[in-house]
Amino acid sequence: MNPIIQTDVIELKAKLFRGLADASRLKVLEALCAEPLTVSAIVAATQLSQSNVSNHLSCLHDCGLVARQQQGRFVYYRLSDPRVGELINLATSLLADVAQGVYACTRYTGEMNQ
Amino acid sequence: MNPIIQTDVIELKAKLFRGLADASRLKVLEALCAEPLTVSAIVAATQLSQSNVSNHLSCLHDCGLVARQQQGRFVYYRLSDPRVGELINLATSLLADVAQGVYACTRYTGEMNQ
DNA sequence: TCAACACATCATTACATACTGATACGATGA
DNA sequence: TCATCGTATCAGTATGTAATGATGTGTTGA
Repeated sequence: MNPIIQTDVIELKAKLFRGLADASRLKVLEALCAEPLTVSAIVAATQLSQSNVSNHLSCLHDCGLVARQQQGRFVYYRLSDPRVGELINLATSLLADVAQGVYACTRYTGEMNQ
Repeated sequence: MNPIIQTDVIELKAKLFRGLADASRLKVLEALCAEPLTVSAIVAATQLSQSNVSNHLSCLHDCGLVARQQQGRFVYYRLSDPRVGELINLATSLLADVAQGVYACTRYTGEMNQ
């Protein structure tokens, strides 16, 4: 009755957040918040390269954050669960209050400190 | 009235999620969900090294996800906003349904594929 | 069957960042 | 003041992973 010990649950949760922790993937997900889109439509919406979008979509799909449905030569992607959008909205809300802090968080972006 | 263009908002959101996208930081944050803790208490709760915890706390603090309060030689940390906990809870809920997918997401962890 | 299209995958490069061990800093009590 | 404790910072290393350009795969229409 305990197939996953606490540490593994945390690893999974971290992996889930990592799916959201990239600007390109967020662009893809936010584009999908409105409606299902084909890969080329996502490319157009995000201004990212086709292979880049495909890579991110593969990751998001493997992570279960998006679902895919083939139609002819097109593949439609959509959010797999409304909670994906909710996570993004909650982050947007939180960001409004902590934006200054996030701006200042340069510890791991290496744009200062030495 | 538009100091941040859309791309920058997305970058900030990604950075916020990146604060949650690490198992060690999640351990720290989950420990803080219950109550404010000192650094050494967090070290005990998470089993991480002291310098490692300190580094993560600095990042979390810079990102505005935790708040700090010095008391004598101790520094108490706490979640800066209840929505931080909500994000984690929402992820936990989502994870329950997409766990299989997250398990399979090995694209960027390099444990298979060739 | 062939050409064009939509999408996926691969190898490579470049960079971000998690962790460690050593050390520095600041507060406290003797 | 000095030793100790709690915490922060640093340099170094190792690894993860985002982006690109080239190529592969599968579908459609002529």
